[in-house]
Amino acid sequence: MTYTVKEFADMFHTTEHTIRYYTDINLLPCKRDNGNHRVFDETAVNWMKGITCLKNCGMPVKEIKRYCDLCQLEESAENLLARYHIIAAQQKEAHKKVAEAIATAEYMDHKLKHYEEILEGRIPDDTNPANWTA
Amino acid sequence: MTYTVKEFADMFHTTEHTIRYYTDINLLPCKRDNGNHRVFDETAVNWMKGITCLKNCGMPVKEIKRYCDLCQLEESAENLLARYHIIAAQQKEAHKKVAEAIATAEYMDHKLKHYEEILEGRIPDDTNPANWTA
DNA sequence: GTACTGGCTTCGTGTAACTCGAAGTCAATA
DNA sequence: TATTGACTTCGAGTTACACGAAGCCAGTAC
Repeated sequence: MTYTVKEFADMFHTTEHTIRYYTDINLLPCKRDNGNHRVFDETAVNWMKGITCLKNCGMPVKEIKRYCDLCQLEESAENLLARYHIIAAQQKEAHKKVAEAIATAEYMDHKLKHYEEILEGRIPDDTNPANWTA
Repeated sequence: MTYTVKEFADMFHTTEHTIRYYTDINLLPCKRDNGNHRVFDETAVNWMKGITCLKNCGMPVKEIKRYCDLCQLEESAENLLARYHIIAAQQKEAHKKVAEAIATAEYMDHKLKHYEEILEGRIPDDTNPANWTA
């Protein structure tokens, strides 16, 4: 199974521009067909899954690239440890993001309820955020 | 209680640069002391809490500003509804982010465990992401 | 008094990660 | 043959800061 730029972009809820950008900086591997069009296979899908997760951890693209480059170098103890430390750090970040996301969602739930109460006329409109409940 | 730029930035785990930027674009209210230094009070803290949450929802700064501007306009039914729709949309986004964050954290947990097994010598090092378990 | 330090100020440029649009190629259909 | 549509490259634009230079000003050190 192979995919075009558009199919691949849709699969990861991103844009063709971004996918081209990733292939241009050699972050994402892609072959070309006889018409010079980018072709993505399952290997590219797996790379992209990893890249997406690292990006969600808040890792800059340059560092993701550094990690991917390490993955493609010859294996060695130092290399393995370096990759392990990167992943361990990002795993921590991932959990921080979960906590942050939950806190944000709770705030938004609260705020939405507040608006619904105003709309139901149960409390007056209060635009002053100094009175927003944290 | 009032805060300096640095204290305020620390409180929200951001930088002085960012706080100055926000005040410069009139997103965040601040007074000045007699030395022309920015001074932040509890009102600013509450604004910043809201701004931070909306940012975490993925809302661009320009739209956050538009929302904040609405909050400071004279009250009206349309204004209220406009604000309600913005918050409702962002609340949805917030919950999407939670799901995404959890999925990312699970992937990272899995990946970290994989590395630990390699380090324990139970499975061989496998740098090829085509073999990464999704 | 003056020198120095620390923390702020403005202003202008730099950076990351896209984002967009123009202009061209190429295969397939009308 | 022409046009359509999906791709291509390339260069400029955008967002949201990040950084550094240069200046101001209050407080202490001598």
